[in-house]
Amino acid sequence: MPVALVAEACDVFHIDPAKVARLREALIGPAAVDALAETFRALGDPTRVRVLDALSHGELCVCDLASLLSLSQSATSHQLRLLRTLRLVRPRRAGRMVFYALDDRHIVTLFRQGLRHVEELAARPGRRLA
Amino acid sequence: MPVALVAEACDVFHIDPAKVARLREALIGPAAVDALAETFRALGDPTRVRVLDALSHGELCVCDLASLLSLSQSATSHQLRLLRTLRLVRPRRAGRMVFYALDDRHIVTLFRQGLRHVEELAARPGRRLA
DNA sequence: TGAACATATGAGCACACGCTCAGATGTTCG
DNA sequence: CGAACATCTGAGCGTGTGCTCATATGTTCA
Repeated sequence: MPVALVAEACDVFHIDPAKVARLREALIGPAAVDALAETFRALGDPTRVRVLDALSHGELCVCDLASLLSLSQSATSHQLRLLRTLRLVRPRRAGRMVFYALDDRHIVTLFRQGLRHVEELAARPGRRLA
Repeated sequence: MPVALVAEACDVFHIDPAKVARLREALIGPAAVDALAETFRALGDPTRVRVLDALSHGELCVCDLASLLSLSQSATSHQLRLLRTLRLVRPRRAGRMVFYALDDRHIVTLFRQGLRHVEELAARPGRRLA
């Protein structure tokens, strides 16, 4: 987590204080900012992207998910815990196994939108896909 | 960056090898996974969320942005460089100043979708917003 | 040209993160 | 109950990240 306590920042509002003041009103509140960043950070890891992508096709037990992604069972479980805490996935017990499914319809939409973005980036000149 | 070289993962496909094999075909490719994670990681930091939120209202010079967000000029510049590298923002020189603007219409959409998600989470029982 | 200003950049530090390893928890079945 | 199995969890390690501080680059203007 950033410190972000720096009081003086720049010397003072030099350029356009009016615009800055006006904007300050329009900005997203701190709680929403943190929640938003928390959610995006959850999507900001290749392993979790793959987990969520896999689950977007339907629920999976931990072990199938682990073997599908060539991940250790432990690593898979750790990631699932994180996603579970953020309410992105939801567990369902069935005997000794636990099946995980996406817990939010928005996630798939977010994914698709993100894909559209990276595809467009790849199509633009000056930068490669990976 | 994760290591992710673990070959054996789980003992072997125990539960549903057929489903796993079928799914393996349907998954997003490695390049797209990385690009997607890279993009989401950029959005996964409160400071960058605030930067992008501010810029979503129109272009801003570095110093106004810094004072608006109570960030040091250096920290602001560092974050802008990261966002610039990912093609999320675009600089425009005007004399000694540099104005930054969003470089991708998808970002705002992504933001709104993300907000919808966290708002719904906040509305659901069992978890607070921040 | 040189001072003043706006921004960019490199080094370094404290902390966050994703993995592995070892072991705990919970469930089924003899 | 106890062995076997599926999953969960805590500790620890290497690496990534966001900040500050100092300094470099680039632009304007006297």
